[in-house]
Amino acid sequence: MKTITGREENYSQWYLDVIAEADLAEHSVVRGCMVIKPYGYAIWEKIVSIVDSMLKEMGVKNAYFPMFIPQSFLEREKKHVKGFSPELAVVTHGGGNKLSEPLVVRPTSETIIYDSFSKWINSYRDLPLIINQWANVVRWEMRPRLFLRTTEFLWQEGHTAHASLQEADQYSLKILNEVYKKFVEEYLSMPVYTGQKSEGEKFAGALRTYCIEALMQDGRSLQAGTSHNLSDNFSKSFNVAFLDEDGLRKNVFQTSWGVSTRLIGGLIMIHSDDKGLVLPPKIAPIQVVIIPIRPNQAILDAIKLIKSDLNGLSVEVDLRDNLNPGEKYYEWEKKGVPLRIEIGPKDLENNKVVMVRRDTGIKSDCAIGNIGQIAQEMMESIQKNLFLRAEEKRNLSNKNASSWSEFEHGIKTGGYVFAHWCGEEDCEADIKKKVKAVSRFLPFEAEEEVGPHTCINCGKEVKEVKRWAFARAY
RNA sequence: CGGGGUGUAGCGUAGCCUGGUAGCGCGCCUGCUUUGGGAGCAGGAUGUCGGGAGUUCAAAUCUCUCCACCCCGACCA
Repeated sequence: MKTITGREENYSQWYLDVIAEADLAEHSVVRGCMVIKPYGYAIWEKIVSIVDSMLKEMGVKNAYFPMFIPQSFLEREKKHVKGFSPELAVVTHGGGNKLSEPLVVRPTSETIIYDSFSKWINSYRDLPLIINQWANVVRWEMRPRLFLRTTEFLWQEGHTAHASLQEADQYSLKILNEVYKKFVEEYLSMPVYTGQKSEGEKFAGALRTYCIEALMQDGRSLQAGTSHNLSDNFSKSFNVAFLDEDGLRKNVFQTSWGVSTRLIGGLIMIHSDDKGLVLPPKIAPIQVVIIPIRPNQAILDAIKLIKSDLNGLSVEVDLRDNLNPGEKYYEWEKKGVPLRIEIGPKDLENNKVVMVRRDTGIKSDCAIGNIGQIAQEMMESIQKNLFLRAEEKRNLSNKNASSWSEFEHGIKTGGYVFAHWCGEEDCEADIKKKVKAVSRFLPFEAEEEVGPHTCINCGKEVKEVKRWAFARAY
């Protein structure tokens, strides 16, 4: 499986040591799947617990649905099945017998969840219905890429039903802004743009797809989360309807939204350096590592004291005696631990320790009595610095293009290129062929520019007053 | 599915052209010494050379065949 890179293309894949394994045996059946190692999984657990509590604050309820979906379910929504059929894993036998109808391993759960919704919803009093599930899904991709596009991946998928299209639209935007954008920026220190996908890039079966999109260090864009306004496309096919106040039977309007283990890939790619992972403190499974040098009883006692002073932070003390301090430094740097505290006999004499920040590598002395407070300040500072660093890097590579040559040059040098565009699928396919880039989103934040404008590629007149963002993508 | 490449110890590889006891580095195990940025010495374990068939006194090496994986394109959270 193709792996992902930190700062440089083809950089040695240190993160495989600590986070995941990519190639499983010689069984083609599991090609494209990954093993997430304990340290990598600890990062995922952090993501899960934070996102889950943010969703619950918004009134979302968790539930669970089967991983097997009757093939006929998918076929009920034409665009949906067309979008997903090339990447389905299908089960044809069970218990030694051929099944009367093949079962699809869920690539996403709209169909099987909405089958339940049709039974659960009768009245306008049952709305809105807001359900989330944490699950694994399977998409038989041709070119898997570690974390970014594995055959099996973990995610949450939220599904809602509303009485009106407007309410559904607002809800999908609310999830995008108040959960996804907020989580990714505040916890992963990953600056994102929010926007709307083009017709060619939207979810199969959606009216509109909204997204958060982040720029990685190699100048490629990563779709970090999506939220779809499904309108009544699925509710018509699955007969999800309610009796309204006015006594009329109406179809519900729906949304679905998800973030996946892809976030771990984004986290790795946006912050890592040549030494390894760099984790924002709020997501790091271990926030502080204490490395004693020539440990004696006095040092061990001091560490006990320091540890209690660091309450609230997750601290690891590395007491292994078969490794040199230098080896330990490299190992914890590779794991991205935000703060390292070194304490040896010379330090103890002076009643201080040495503190080393993972993000900048800067070393500083700290009096033993101040460690608790200084460490807290450093956590905040690292969290913020990582965000600002990534944001600055992204903004510096942003470009506007008003001619094809500017556009082409902009795409080749990496980062987002903002340009006026007709929005048509054929034109997008043409652009992709020429420069290997597609539209990423129509930014919510962008300025409106009074027209008329012409399409950057085909030259047609463009009604849209905002520029689309283009970039090479994962 | 099209184009290119590779399979030798847990990982990375040499040997293949020109057939003759399968080598090296990392890692692993044991012991001692080390410890302020990837430790040193000594000893040790680990191989159906991707599978099958053929040529030969003899095959990792030559021939045929099957298989697997990687890279580049069409798919995509």
